[in-house]
Amino acid sequence: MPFSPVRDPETQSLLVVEDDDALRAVLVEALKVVCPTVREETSVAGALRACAEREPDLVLLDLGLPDGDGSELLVRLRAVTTVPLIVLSGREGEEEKVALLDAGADDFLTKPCGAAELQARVRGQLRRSAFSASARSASHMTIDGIDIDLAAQRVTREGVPQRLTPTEWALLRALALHADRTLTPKQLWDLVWDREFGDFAVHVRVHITHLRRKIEPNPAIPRLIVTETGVGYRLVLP
Amino acid sequence: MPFSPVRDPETQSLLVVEDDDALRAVLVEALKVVCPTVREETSVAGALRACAEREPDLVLLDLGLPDGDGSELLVRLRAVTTVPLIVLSGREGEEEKVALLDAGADDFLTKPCGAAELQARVRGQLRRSAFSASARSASHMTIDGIDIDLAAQRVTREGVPQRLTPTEWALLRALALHADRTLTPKQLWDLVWDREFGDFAVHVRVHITHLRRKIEPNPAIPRLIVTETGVGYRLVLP
DNA sequence: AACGGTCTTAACACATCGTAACATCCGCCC
DNA sequence: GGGCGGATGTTACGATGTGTTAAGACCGTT
Repeated sequence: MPFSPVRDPETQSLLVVEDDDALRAVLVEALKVVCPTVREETSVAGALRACAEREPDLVLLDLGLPDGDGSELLVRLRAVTTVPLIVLSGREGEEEKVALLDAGADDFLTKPCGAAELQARVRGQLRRSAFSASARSASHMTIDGIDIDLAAQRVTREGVPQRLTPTEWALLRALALHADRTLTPKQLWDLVWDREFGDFAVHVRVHITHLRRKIEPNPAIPRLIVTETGVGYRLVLP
Repeated sequence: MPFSPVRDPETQSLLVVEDDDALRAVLVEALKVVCPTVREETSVAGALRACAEREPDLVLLDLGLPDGDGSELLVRLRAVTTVPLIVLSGREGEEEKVALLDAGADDFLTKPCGAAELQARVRGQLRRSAFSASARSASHMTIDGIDIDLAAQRVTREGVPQRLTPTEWALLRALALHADRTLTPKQLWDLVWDREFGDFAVHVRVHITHLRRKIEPNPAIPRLIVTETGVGYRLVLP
């Protein structure tokens, strides 16, 4: 079954996609500490097959595989699943980072990476994913005085109900369902608006302002919706 | 036979129409959680044949099939059956969405779709379809203090009988028989009025107002007949 | 013919959104 | 240090969609 949001660590499984045997062995060893069952694939085709067979709870993906561009796998994976996805790659600039985020990556690791950092990142993603899942089902979260009920479409600041327009609501929902993850303006545009073209940078900025005015304790100093300069926006987790 | 309202989950069957093998496998796996028997087709022709053979309880249809336009299948299916129909497609604009609704789609999913959302939508449609079926036979439903008796043409709000004009009644009936489904002004116009031409947008708006004034506990904050901005109106299910 | 009820249509009120314009902040280069 | 340019924040206005009200048209009944 491809989906079961909050799993017992015992039944969780991770998927490592890496063609270099030695490196893959190291990664798998490190990850077994976080989650006992780690599956391995060495190609784009294999990775897709493995995901179709049984969806893992997290994918660690090396860019630069033999049988295809890694970023292509990224896009194809994102077509069928919303599983947390950590990209492992060589050097990355800011623009590369944004491009990967836009393509659907959840986090990055640059080689060489210590086992401790790898484990921390994986745990972070699993925690985040569990939060999103519980947010979907419980449909209720409280962050810093702001109470968000996704199902009832209700938001209260310090107990005071706030009226959100449909667009504002969609924006908040997108941020909340990916809490603690930085979403680029392009991603927010795709999640909130249906249109293909338009100046998404402007739209997102304007509506972020509106949203902040309604839900931030002090809109001038955003604490809930922070901006990651050069990348995008993020809803902080307590 | 085009109608089989409420089936035991054991005897229900779903139909997936999708040509991409990998994606279809994922969809089928996800749907087996909701309903054990899932049939698969990869073409327009196959889908029509499968429906003629034995009508499924729900169809999940991908637009963009090899042997024909997906929206054409939509129209041809709707010519022979009222089965709940979920459309799977890429990103769609609001006007595309309205067009698909007008053509007979019941719901949408945009790729990528998480399995959880897919399952929720499918369950929602099955629930809805069961509700409509029972409403037809029992001809009696109670939603949020409003009691609607379709056969007797009687409506009471908080126990107080309400007088509805013929048009208002036809409008309420149309909404109730498609409870929880968003109907576009065009669809409501077709269901309620016989005329071919006219400014249906205005007519529907005015009569929705009248109807709300009579059956909503607080007409200013509609809870029964909600408007889906840019799309249409929907009678909510508790 | 008068009346009451219903529907149509127009007109206005209001919310939301897109867009442009301007303001502010910050790092970079001279 | 000062100026420059890009990125981000803010505000305001017009267009569009939706909600509401009221006046006249239409129709059947008495």
